[in-house]
Amino acid sequence: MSKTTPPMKNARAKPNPARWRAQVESACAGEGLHLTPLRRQVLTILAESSGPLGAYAIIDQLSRLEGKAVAPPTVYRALEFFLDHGFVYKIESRNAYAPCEHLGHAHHGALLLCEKCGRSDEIEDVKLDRLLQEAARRAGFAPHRQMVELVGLCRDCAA
Amino acid sequence: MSKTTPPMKNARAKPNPARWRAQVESACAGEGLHLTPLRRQVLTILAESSGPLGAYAIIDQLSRLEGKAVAPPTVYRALEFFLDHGFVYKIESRNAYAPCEHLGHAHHGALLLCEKCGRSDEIEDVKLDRLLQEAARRAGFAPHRQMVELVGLCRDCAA
DNA sequence: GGACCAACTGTTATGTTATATCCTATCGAT
DNA sequence: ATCGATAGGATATAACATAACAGTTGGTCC
Repeated sequence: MSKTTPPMKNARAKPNPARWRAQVESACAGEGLHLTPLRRQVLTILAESSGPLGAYAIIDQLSRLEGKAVAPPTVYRALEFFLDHGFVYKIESRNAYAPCEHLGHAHHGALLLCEKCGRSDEIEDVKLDRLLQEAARRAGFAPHRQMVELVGLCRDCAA
Repeated sequence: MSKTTPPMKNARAKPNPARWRAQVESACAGEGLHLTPLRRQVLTILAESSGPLGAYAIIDQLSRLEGKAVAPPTVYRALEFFLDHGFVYKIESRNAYAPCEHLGHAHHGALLLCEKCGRSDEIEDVKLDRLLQEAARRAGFAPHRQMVELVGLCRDCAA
C-alpha cells in the first residue's frame, strides 16, 4: 500500500459522521442527485475517517472494500461530484478531502489545519466573508471561489 | 517541453520585477543569506515571468539557461529557500510560485487569482488579518501560516 | 419494441507535481 | 589538515491527477 496522505495519527473523530451522511443523503434526495452505490461507498469512507483523506488513501480503502483494484478516475469522479455540490471540500495545501459541515450555507468556511494531529476544523465567519468580498471588490475583483486555510496548532496540540 | 503550469496567456507583467529583485538582494545581504548563482537564476526567472510559475516551468527555463538538464530537486531547493524567507509565495490552489511583494510585512496577504488571465495579485489587509487571528483564537487555534486565495475574475477580465 | 441519449462506471495509459537518497564540492572554523 | 555545515548534482521514485475510450444502464421519444 502506497504512502499517501493518510488520516494523521491522533486526529480526533469528526463531530458527527452519521449526521453528515444523513445530510448528504437528504440533500441528494431533495435535489434529485444520484447518490449511487459507488458514491455512497466514498461517502462512507470519508465520513468514517478520523481526518481529511488524500485521494489515494480513498482509492486504497475503496479497493479493500471492493476486494479489487479501483482505478484513480473512479474515485476522482466521485470526489468531483461531492465537490461540485459542496458536500466535500478540498484542502489545497494538503491535497486532501474532507466532509463539509455547514452544508446549507454556501460553504465559505475557513479551515483550521493542525500541523501536529492533522485535524481539520471548519469555521464560519460572516464578518470574514464580508471583509474578503469587500477587499476583493475594492481591487475590482469578482471572486468566485475562496480558500482560507490556517495552518498551526489546535487547542489540544498546543498544550 | 512538458505542459506544466505556465505563465498564463494574457497575464500582465508584474508591477516591478527589478524592484523585487533588488529587495531580495538587499534582504539577503542584510541577513547574511547566501544568494548563490543558482538561486539568482531562479530569482531572475521568477522576476521576469509574466505570472506565477509551476516548478516544472522553472525547471524547463533553467534548463534552457544552463544549456543542460536540471533535475527537480535543484529547483525545489531554491524555491524552498525563497519560501522559507518569505521572498516567494506558493499558490496552493495552482501549485505555482510567485514573487512576494510586501517583503517587509510578514506576508499575510490575500491572493486574488484570475481564472481567465492567470494573473495573481496580492492584497494586504490588516483588518482581515486581525479577524482571522481572532477567529482562530476563539477556536483555541494558534495559526502559524495562512493562505487566503480568492479565485475569480480580475477587473480587466470581468469586462 | 427499438433507437437514441445522458449519466455513470471501468480500464488503460499518461501527465504533473514533489521528495528521498546518496554523493560531491566548497568554505570557514577549530 | 580535518571537520562540520551548506549547497548542489544525479538517480530514482513517490504522490497526485487527468485524458481518452469503451461498456452499461436507465430513461424518453416515436
